[in-house]
Amino acid sequence: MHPVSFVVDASDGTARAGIATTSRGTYRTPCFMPVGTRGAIKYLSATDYERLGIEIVLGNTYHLMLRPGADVVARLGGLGPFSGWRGLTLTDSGGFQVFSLSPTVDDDGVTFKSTYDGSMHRLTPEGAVATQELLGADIQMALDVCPPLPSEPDVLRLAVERTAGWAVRARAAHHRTDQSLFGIVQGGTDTALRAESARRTTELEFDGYAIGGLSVGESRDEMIPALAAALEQLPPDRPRYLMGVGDPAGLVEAVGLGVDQFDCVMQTRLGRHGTALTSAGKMQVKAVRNAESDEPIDVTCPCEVCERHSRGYLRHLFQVGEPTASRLLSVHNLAWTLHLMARMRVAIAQGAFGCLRSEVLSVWG
RNA sequence: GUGGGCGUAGCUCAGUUGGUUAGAGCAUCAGGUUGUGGCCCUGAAGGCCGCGGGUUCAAUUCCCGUCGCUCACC
Repeated sequence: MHPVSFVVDASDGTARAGIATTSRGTYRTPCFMPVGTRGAIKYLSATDYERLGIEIVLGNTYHLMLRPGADVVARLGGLGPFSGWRGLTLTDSGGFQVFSLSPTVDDDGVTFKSTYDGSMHRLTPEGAVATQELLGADIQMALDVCPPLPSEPDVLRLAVERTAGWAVRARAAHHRTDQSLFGIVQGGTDTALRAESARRTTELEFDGYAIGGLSVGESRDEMIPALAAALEQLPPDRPRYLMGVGDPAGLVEAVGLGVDQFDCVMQTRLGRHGTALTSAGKMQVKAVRNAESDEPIDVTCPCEVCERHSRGYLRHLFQVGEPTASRLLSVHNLAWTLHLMARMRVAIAQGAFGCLRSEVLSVWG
């Protein structure tokens, strides 16, 4: 019995909609998971998560093990209770920091220099599992090697080999039965390598499967075939998670290929710095043309920010550096994306996904 | 009133021993941002160098006048 059960309720071509059930609750797919790296979605509170209808939030092992420490989080009840969040949680393993922080990587693990105080820290596949068991999220991720793109073939091959070897060790080290463990597929933009990595990961019978190492420098035209090659090898009865992708075009393309869940920092990062996602594309809220606008950010958006606040007000807040500006636009961008996911679920159920996909790509493609 | 200092981009200021299209930071505007190091990167626009006159081949620069701001003294 897998800690995560997954039921596909509807499909439209290769796109699918369903419900994943963990020991503590469910999430509907296709699902967008906002990123709360250090135990908080930046500028938001747990009550905000609830109002937004968020079902699962991502936290980061690397950051939480350094501050406040996984043992502290464990003593305070685990990531969910620690952060006052009653919904579901997933912890990333630290594999992405292999990409973003360029630590020393060897066959046995990764050595990081802390970005907080310069101290040295070691993360192995077993250590990542143990740390994530302490953090206590509903889903934990196996430690992987995420190389940048483009990378030389030997670099991609080595990343796949290490990720595969670490997956075996993570699987063996994982003991908590109330917590799921997802394996991660690597392979860059090489379709054959992607397929191989997916097959080798699948053999280990993880609770779910992630596709990592994409949206790290390649174009969407390079990403799609690599993604498709991996997805073809994955079992249909397990959740499929495309890591780090959250641009609207990427979301609809990936859902169309059969991806079930996503995380992305884009929504909150863009929001913090003044860019809104709208049905007409990206909007620079700070632009002078918004100075005297009484319009909402997006007339089609049902969120509390669009219901209440004008572009002129939001622009003003950004102009004077009020933190509320970042908060409100983060709320909007998350609500807008969650609404898009909900529309995709409905469209799949109605057999109209192709129509929605075309509509989104006409703006965001 | 007398004497000194300062007037250069929206703001704060460099610069010029007189010599190509006068610079920076911030701000503005336009892009970028994808398992977050509380950001960062790229580009653009923007100047009668206070105003008037003089000297000079050439003045933002030197001289005279004038206006404004400022400090000190009376």
